[in-house]
Amino acid sequence: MPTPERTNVDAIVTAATEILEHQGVDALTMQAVATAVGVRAPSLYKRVRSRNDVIRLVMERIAIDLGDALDAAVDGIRDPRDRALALLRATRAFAHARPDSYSLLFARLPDDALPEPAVLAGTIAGVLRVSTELVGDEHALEAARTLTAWVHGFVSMELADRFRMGRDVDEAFEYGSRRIADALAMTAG
Amino acid sequence: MPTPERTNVDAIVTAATEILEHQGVDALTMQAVATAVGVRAPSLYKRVRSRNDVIRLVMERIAIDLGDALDAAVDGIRDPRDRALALLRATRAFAHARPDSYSLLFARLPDDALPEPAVLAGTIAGVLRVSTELVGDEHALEAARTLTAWVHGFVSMELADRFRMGRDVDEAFEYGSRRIADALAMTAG
DNA sequence: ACCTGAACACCGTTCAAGT
DNA sequence: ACCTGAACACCGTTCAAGT
Repeated sequence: MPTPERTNVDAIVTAATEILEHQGVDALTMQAVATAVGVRAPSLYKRVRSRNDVIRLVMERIAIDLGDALDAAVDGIRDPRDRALALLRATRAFAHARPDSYSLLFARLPDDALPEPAVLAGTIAGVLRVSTELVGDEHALEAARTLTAWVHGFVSMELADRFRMGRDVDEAFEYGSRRIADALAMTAG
Repeated sequence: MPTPERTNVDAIVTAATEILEHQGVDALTMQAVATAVGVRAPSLYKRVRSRNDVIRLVMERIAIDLGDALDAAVDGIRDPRDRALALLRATRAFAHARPDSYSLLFARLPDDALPEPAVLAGTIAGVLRVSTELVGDEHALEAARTLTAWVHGFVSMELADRFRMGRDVDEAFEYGSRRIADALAMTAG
């Protein structure tokens, strides 16, 4: 006689995301997830292939959340330079609010822990759009990469607390962001 | 009667660095290091406090290597803008040559796995020097952070293979690097 | 059809016992 | 003084056995 399902993939991903954000990626074990959803660890393998599979599903959810945050950040702003700055600030705000999630999004992981490329493409669609407005079609991709690399580099150094930042970190971020946005905007003409 | 020492900290760090670079950070286990230096895992604890301690020592060695590579890269170049570009390219070359070492240098790690701040300060001393030449004293720190964040962001996205880069990655790097160096140089006047 | 305990092959780390 | 086997508390994962 079939026993009723006591959990499902959605509950697993939700529990895993919460563990990641409250206790860090090392605490994201199959046993911790199992306990959170009310089963034993082996039962999880009826829903997911492996721990890397859980990480993949969590990453996809985070990527969508970041994409939504970026879209919301530029909504209502007209000037392309201001829209670019809004993207940069929103990325940094997301990283501060959910540091472990943000870090996972850019961590070096085995292939079977990586999301569908389409999901990640959706996340940066907005960045590519704003980059096109800023520098035109020809160099839109390079500009998008410049913006993304800059903000990711800054934020990841902040999160890792490496090369200790002084006190005026916000100012350093604005300084670099404005300079980069200006440099890109100038190439449009 | 005292038994002779069969290993030492230096051999441990060398073995650990080689495992890191050939097999990745997950393969850097106490057992693997112990086997490589010819003892059993528990013996390592006579030389190091913990696995995090091994990681800290490995990171310090990597940080010094990167600092040396950066110093060598600007040697003989006069123009501050060219010196800045040389630093950026040398950082990227180091990351390509030793991807697992480079990634470790910027990974989020527990405090007891982090090097002495002085070691990391030494690594970026050259960047700060070039930044001062480029933008003057007042904004040298912000400029150094801009350069460092840009190159680290670009390289870490390359290494993580996230947001798949197209084929002209080299061109995108040069595009962004030149634009950023120019933008910084302009603020000097 | 789903869930579980037991098991396997690993981890990092501690410690009493050996030399 | 150093090294080791054994042990402890964990991992991820598999699988036969239960319902």
